[in-house]
Amino acid sequence: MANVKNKNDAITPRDEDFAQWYTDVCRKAELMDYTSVKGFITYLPYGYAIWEQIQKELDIRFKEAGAENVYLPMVIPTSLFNKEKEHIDGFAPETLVATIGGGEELADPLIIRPTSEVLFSDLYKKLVSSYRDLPKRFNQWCSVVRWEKTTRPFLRGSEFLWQEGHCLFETQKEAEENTLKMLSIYDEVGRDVLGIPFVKGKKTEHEKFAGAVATYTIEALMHDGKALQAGTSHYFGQGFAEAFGIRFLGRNNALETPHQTSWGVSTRLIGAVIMVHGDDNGLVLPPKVAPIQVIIVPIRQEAEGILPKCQEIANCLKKQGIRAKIDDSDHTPGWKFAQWEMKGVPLRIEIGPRDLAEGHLMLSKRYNGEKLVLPIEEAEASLPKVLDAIQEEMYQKAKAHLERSVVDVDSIETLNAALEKGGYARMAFCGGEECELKIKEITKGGTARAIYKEEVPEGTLCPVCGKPATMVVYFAKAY
RNA sequence: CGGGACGUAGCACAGCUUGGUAGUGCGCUACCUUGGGGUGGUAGAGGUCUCGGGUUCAAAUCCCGACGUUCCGACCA
Repeated sequence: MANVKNKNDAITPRDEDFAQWYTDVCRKAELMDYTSVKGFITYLPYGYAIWEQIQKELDIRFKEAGAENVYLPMVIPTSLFNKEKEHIDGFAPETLVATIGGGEELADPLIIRPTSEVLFSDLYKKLVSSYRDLPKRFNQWCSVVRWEKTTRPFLRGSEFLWQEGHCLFETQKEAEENTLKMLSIYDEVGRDVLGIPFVKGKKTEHEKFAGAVATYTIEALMHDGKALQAGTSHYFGQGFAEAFGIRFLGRNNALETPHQTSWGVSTRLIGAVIMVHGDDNGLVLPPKVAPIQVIIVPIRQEAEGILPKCQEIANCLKKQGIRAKIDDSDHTPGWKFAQWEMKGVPLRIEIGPRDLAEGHLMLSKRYNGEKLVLPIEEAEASLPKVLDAIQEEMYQKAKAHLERSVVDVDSIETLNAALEKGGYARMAFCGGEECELKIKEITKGGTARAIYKEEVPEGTLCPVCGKPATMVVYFAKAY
């Protein structure tokens, strides 16, 4: 494997080569491994465990919002897929298609789902016939396949794990509310679980989802100043419903067409966590997503009373629902420190003979290296609070980084200079696709990430075409 | 899809120019030693040199092709 260093070598410094640093962390924190098919990765236990935490936190909130989990097939007949024109045009170039089954060529080749709008539409057509059947709020945890040309672990894969929620409503108002509600859940999970602040807003015409009326997004800021689309929520209007013939008898006994939404986040969130919080010593996980929240490292573990004390502390943490682990392997303490730092465990406890004699524990916070001395009798009450504090501090740190990066600009030159530096630049423009493309060309990759607001001061002109500006948009270079 | 780099033990690499018995470091196994920031030592196990063709008495090494990884760009909700 080219460019992947020995597990015991230091990883590439983050500010020296961010892309290489990212790859090093993915490999050395044992989150994933490559496989023999391009763009398809193995999610190793530690990486998958992070995904399970994310799933758990999202799933609870989805269900509170009325969603029910379902599972639909992973293949879509080509004939069905072709029903919504904009949608096919968006996805056709990146589909993987099965053409042979049981040795026989298939009359209607099967598309491995790149997303399941058409399957859900086809299902809803069967399930919905009255306003009494609405709303429908289905969610599916699955993987999807998109034949990507450039792939990177977690950020863009040929196959990735995600959830896709697909809802159907009687009215436009309900559907639009649902679109924003799900976006707010993503935002909340970012804040409370991932420790990631987002720039939120509607996508421009050019950036919105194939087949959507409106797409809303949460955009994170990576440490290197590039943006990452972390989740989207779409309002589809009645487009899919019309294309697939979903209709219901309304309250007034007239046939009506429902309004549809969809929303999704993927294992890309793992990539976001790595790139927002990670540092030169490896991964840094916020407590809420960490598979191991507290690692207990015994010092001179063969000495009398050390391991029993570790066990006692671990049990007391587990009782409180904290994911704690004792590393009683026969590596040296120094090795263990480096190892668990690489894996991003948010809090380390050291217990040695000296500590026992003096009645305290040594704590070390992963995200800033801060060391604390804690009297043993306070451990039970204090440790959960320390974890909560770490969660909050990590969010605040990332939020400060995001807020510092946002600048307001009003010309191509100032936009270019801002994007060159990294971060988000807010600029008023006309909202036209042509101007957006020009901006991308001039700034070498700057794209409209999200609309900040759809009103501008009287007389503001688009810096590209000179026509009246209609919106203020967050621009950034993105992954 | 275009350009660059790379593919040899679990991992990182040397060997290739000038073809001739498969090497180093880390990791792994056993034992000793050490232990509050990747201890030190001794002995071991581990390889169809990515794959497919070709040249040759002989290919990790030379030639052609495929695949994969990686970086940059284009493309991408």
